[in-house]
Amino acid sequence: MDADWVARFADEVIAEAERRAPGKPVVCASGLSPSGPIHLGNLREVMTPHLVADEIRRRGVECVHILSWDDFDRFRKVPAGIDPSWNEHIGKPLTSVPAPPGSPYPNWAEHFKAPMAAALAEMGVEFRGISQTEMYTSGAYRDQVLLAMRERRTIDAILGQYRTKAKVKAKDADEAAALEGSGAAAEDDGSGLGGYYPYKPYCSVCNRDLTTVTSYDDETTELSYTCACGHGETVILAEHTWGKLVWKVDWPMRWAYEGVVFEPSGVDHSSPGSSFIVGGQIIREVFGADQPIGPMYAFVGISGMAKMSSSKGGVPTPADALSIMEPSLLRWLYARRRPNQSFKISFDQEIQRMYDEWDTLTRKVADGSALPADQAAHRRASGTASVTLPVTPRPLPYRTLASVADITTGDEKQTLRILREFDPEISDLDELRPRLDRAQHWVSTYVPAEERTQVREEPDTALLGTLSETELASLKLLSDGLDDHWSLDGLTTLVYGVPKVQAGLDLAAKAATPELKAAQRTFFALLYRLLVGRETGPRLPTLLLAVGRDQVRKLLGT
RNA sequence: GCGCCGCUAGCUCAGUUGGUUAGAGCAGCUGACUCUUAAUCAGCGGGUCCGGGGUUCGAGUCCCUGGCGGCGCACCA
Repeated sequence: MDADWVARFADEVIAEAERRAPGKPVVCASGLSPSGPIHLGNLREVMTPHLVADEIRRRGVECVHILSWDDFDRFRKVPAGIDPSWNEHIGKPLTSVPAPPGSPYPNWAEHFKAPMAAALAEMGVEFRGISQTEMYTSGAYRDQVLLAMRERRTIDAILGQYRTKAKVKAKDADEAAALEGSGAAAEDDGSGLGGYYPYKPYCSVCNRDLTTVTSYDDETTELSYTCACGHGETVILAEHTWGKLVWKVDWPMRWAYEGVVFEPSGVDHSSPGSSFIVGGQIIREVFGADQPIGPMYAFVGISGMAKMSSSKGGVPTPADALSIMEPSLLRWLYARRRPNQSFKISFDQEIQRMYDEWDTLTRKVADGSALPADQAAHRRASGTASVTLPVTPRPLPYRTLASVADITTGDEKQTLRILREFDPEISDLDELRPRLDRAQHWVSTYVPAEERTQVREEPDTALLGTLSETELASLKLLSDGLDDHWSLDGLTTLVYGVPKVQAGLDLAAKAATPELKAAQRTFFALLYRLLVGRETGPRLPTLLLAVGRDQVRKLLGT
């Protein structure tokens, strides 16, 4: 058996599931709030249980991966870039808020769920989506809601154990008040004036959650509330479906309801008083069930798009990552690191190294020389128990594709011609997709303009004017040789040969004295300056092929 | 202050229930190669496992303690 972290969790989860509910499918869970773009950090919330669930399935054990969409949460704030008129929707369920302008989706939640769901599908992540809006409004949680209300004092006591701030406040009231300013703090603080109620109704008039429960009767389930909008009413909770349990109760309720055995959470839940810690106590003492196995996962960082993300007004999403790398590679990034380990997803040059590593690993897996843990990660990245992810038939190195894309700026004919020089057996660019498309997109979208290769339109006459006789002669030699050496290999010989000829050697002479090397380097720099206006650039043979004979001659002034 | 996590090769990390000589990738070095760019191929070197105690026949692994680093910490979600 593989002993990577996924396999170890699978062992543990299977054993625990068998203990809790023998013979029933194992339940792994994720939860996402579609309150805004769902980013690559959130993807870990899904990938971690997905990988474990997949391993469980690979072992022939039935397993479901549920994904709770927290779309019944309140709309909390209007993100930058959205019309301020959306302010009026603050406090409404996310499914009751209109989608951002121009969106084809019916509401705010759907607008952000859709791209995430599409990305997950592309990555081969199978899950059963559960809309919390549907669950609450259909009354599916009725018994649990009534139970929580009946146990409100227990819940309040549990929450009270963690309300450290209140204690501090009581002890050092003066100091705290001074720090906090006017004391708005104690308002909703635990067993205050009206008592504690774990259920919060959305107002039936204004649809917002600015409500306060004022009384509740366990016998009749009559619940009275008032709303900041002025409305107030009494409802029968046993029939009421327009409200939800507060988060810290909602979560353990769902663990119990679905029988969740594995659900990780972000490191922000590791503090005392966090919902995971409190939830563990609530599920035991109120719902009479066990807390899931729940590793804390560390944050996913990104590199190389600080500029991009600020200008786009957001953090990169799985869809963004999939636009520059194939699904397997993205899966690999999440599979190869233990959840408690943070890692970065690169939108900068790093991605080339990442791809090289992946290709090397793929080769090693093929010839059997990969380490067991690396093999496991590769297998988890390449597909699932039921799906094999598409691969690029002819996987040329990403850096090669990127470099060619840089020069050709997407021109298919040129791209094919140049890449054939690398691999003559290429008959069609489709053999290089989808990797080629991802590399092209990376170059055009994430490589900063100043790092792009810009082939000059017109010759640098100023520079040409300052050249020595020898330099001009070298350009002439190159120019004259183009026709006879118009291939990758031929041009390689030619560009290295020109300085040889000038040193009195044969064009194809085997020689590598330090002097000659220096001359070659100088010659290359001159060519780069004339062709792309910089000291360096893509390999010259590649560049010359891409630029074309006529343009080369034009830029060299020959 | 409280809590969680981490500290293993120059860098990024593997090292299931304690068990032979602590392993990979990248970087580095050497060599080969039509010989620039983070090219390709072959080979090599490289570690006080953060410090200090303890348990044990045996500790990178378990316990205690100190240090450094990251993150979180009213309420709400």
